[in-house]
Amino acid sequence: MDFKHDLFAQFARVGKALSNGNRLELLEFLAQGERSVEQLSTVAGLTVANTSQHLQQLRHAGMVTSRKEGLKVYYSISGDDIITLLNALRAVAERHVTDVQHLVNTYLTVKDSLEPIPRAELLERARAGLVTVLDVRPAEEYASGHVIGAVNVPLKNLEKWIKKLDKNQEIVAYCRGPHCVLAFDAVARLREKGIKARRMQDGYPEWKTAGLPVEVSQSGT
Amino acid sequence: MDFKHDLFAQFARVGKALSNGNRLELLEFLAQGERSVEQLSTVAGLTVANTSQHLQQLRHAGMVTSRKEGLKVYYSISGDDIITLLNALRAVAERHVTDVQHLVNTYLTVKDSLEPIPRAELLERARAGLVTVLDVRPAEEYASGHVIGAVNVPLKNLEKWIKKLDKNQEIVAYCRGPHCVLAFDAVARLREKGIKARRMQDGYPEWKTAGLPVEVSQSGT
DNA sequence: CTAGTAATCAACTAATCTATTGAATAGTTA
DNA sequence: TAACTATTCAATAGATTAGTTGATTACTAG
Repeated sequence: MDFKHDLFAQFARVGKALSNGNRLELLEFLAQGERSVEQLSTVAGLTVANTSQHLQQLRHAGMVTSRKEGLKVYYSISGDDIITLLNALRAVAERHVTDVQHLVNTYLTVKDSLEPIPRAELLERARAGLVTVLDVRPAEEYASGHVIGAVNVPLKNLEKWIKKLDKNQEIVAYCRGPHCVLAFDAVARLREKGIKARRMQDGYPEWKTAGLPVEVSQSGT
Repeated sequence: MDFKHDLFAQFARVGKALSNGNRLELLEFLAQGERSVEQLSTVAGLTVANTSQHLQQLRHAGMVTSRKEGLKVYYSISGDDIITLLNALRAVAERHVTDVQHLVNTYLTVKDSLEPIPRAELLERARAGLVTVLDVRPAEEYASGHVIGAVNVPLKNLEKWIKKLDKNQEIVAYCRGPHCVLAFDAVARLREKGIKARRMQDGYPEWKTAGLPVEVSQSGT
């Protein structure tokens, strides 16, 4: 039964693509949308050459596609099934790898008070004008796609923004995904100032994948 | 942002567990239920020591648990989320790794005529007595759990069984999972004899995970 | 045509992973 | 207690992988 052996070896190619932390980080970032090699290298903190090599491995595993435009090469996730796979991986890691639980609990602070608000609920409440949706990712990421009606305030501009905010307005913050720390940070800071703030469940990629309404624009801070 | 780095490194531990074909094979087999190290080693065609080591890696990644009973150690999948993860991995590999498509097409023959029958549909038709459900896995695997009402005929007994079969009875065969070749084989042979036969969608682990009715018994061929 | 930029390639070292071997451990049976 | 079995452990050689460096390619702009 050599067929069986070959088949599992092929499945393992996809597994191998997931076996490196840097590649997972690149994938998570790509899950938000198309990115150039340079962008990816700075976010992940890798050299350009190294990033390029990782991206090629991901491409060979069929997980990303690339497109050349002028000097730049843009990579993107090759399908929604990749996001499903990443979520399944995350779920397993969270449930079973005790170190992950430890990390999440240690760094992401006061867990219970930061319970995320489900996507469906948020959409309703935002439509009713009950909450302001806050996108704390950098401006470029916001521009390339965000939750409908969301306001973009990158973390470094948060303090300034808080000042001119109606203290009674409830805020729901989101960023790149369930483990992106930006939204946690923002919520913590807003709460310090006495503002009612919560995190959105997961992040932009999941919102988009769930088929909920998004916008693409250039509007900044 | 060292937290981010650590977190992805932890996720990669799960990815690493999936990065080897032999481990994936062990997992697929474990998805059917509890197995001893020896059983696993023979199915995967590995030495006992090597199997033991792979299993320990899977345990460190939190994907399997073990239980000692007398001389034997029994391993099992640590949760349904592992099956979800395996399915997501398979889906990605099938969709994006062209070699997998090639292998499946080459070995699993006459693709279109072997379209699988969905689980829900099968359950209905089996209940109505319209089809006979055929479990072509070895007797021990059948004994440790099978689709309700299924008849166990290991592949080697198939020819004998065909002889005493009503040619008008429709057969639906299943085995270990979507890529288990046993069911393909059985369907091909049944069709040769002019019997209406199809494969069930996926295999026993998926049936069980879907919450559909199962039986545990000793009844054999 | 030249200079400059984004990405890839090629070569290399250090680190990690795989499978094998033989010994050690834990539990059973006589 | 001694012999036996199932599993694990420890050491090892060979293969694979990760990241660095410097050169090369493909393209743009002057």
